[in-house]
Amino acid sequence: MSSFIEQEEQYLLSKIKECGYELDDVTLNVSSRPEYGDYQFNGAMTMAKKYGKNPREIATEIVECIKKDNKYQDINIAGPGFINITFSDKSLIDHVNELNKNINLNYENDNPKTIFLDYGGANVAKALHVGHLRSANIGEALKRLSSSLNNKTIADAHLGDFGRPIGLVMLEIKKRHPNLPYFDKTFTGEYPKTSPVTNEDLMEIYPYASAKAKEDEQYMEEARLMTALFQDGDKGLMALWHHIMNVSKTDIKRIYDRLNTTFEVWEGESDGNKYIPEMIAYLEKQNIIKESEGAKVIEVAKEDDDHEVPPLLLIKSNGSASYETTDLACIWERMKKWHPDEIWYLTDVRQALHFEQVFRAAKISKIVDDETKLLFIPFGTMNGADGKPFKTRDGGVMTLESLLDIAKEECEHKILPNIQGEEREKIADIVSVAAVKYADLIPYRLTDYNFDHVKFSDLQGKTGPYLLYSTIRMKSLLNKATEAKIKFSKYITINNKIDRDIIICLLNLRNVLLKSFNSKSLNDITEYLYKITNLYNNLYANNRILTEENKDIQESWLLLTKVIYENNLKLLNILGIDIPEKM
RNA sequence: GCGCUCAUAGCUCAAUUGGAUAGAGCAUUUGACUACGGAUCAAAAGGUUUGGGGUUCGACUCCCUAUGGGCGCACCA
Repeated sequence: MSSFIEQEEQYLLSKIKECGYELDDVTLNVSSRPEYGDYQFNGAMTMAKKYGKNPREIATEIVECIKKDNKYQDINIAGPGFINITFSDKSLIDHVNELNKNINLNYENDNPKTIFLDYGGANVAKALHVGHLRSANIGEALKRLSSSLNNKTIADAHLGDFGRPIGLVMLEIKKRHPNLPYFDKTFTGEYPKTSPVTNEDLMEIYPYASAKAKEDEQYMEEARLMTALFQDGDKGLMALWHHIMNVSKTDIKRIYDRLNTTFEVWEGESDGNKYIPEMIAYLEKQNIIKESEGAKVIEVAKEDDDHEVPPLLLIKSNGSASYETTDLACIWERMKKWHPDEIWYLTDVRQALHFEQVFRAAKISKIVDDETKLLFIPFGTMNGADGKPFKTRDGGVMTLESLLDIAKEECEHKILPNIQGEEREKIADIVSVAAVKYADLIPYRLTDYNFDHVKFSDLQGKTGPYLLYSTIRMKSLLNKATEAKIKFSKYITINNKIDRDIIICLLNLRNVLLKSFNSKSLNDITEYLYKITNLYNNLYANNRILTEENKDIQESWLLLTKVIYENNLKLLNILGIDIPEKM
């Protein structure tokens, strides 16, 4: 059983073939001119080009053929060859009843894939900052969308748990506590069970060490040595590393939890790094490694490139692995461990060239076979309300947590006054996360946008809180109806134009989901949620459902409310937005 | 220097497989209603889609060009 629109598209396709035309598929879109019909088909114009015929002529043939079936309330041709279809009320009513029976009707998928997603990238020993917001929101929503469409999904937090930052932190810990056993090469006893540093310590140590290394060459050199020692697997440093990891991971997880962001796998760069020797040996066999300026590289440029793609730096001239190599090794590991059909990377658009190099190297070396898709899914930058990079008042980097706190405070004083204490806290959390997430997902993925917590937290307008409020109100209405023992098990009659518009909008869900999935951007879904909620609020505001005397109309309205309510819950869930009982 | 990317209403954003009259929200102006959660609903006004050229039945969308933003160009991750 496929969705309503897909059935109609199949029907149309068969009719077009009956008329003697070849076509791969048919797409029906919501009409941009509702006065002509509910949905429109634009294919006659494209077919005209292919067959060298007048588009109106083709459209007429098709429409004449369809008219014989007497299926639609109306079908007509307008302009150069737009075919407009108006569905019969009966078919719309049937569809609402189908949806009521199975709210998942629009989520079917004949070709499920295993998709591995990388949208974490949190750095150990560093606080999550505003730059991590978008990858978390978009990545989580894409994962939920993919699995709603019955794909198998695996998300990896992909922690930045390797490289110089860790070396810097270790060096600074050593400077402050030189007597700790981790730094004593002669130490043979058991290392302490508890961490020598707290997360608060780490939050202060890394920025300090990082700044110091920039101006103090001596310090930087020590950090390099420390990094090398640690990456070579020094026993004491590994013990210290585990402490740092545990402390830091706990805190990172706490913030991700707050954002409803979940990972099936908590691996990191270090996990991929284990495979580097094995991978290098493989690459050497492939005979694709070249020497260049004392380093080892893989050429990834192609003859027909329209822009320059520099070689991938595999081994630095000092013998250590580069960032590219780590990512390549992670792909190596993921292919072996998870056998994904697709791997998706969500990062800031600035890393475009880096991933182009890595993906090319993965394909050239056959680490990834031809069938497996490597997808770079970049996103635009979030700036402050003034359009400039988002900073704290004193010019520092804003942490993700403080950003959430700002939004929470804004939302908190809009919650009903009779809700108090712990419950109020909890609801403020849910509402503010809804505000932040919804706002983050409204713009097209690649658009840079401005974060304005006052605007996003507003209860009026296209905001998360508006959607939550409206959806809670639907539930409240349904509860009242149930208490009053009013039944609503069937959709019976379309009462007015608003009801009809709502159903037409419901029909479009399948297209919206697929469009969003294909473009890897959630803006179609956020837009759709606002649209249908707003349409419903129109119905709500203009009618008294609970006191309606015509029982058929009342039951139809209540059932429609239920379908929209359930639909909204599902879509909000895909966006990673929770909904409270009240607010 | 080379390359990528963006420019749409006063503001923030849609329209991204080329489709009919470029849509929303906010702000502004006006209206509805003792109201099932008014924390609502509706209407009006607001546009030379940065400028210029091209491609075609049709261009915000594709191509060229100018201007102005953002970003990237191997041994940081």
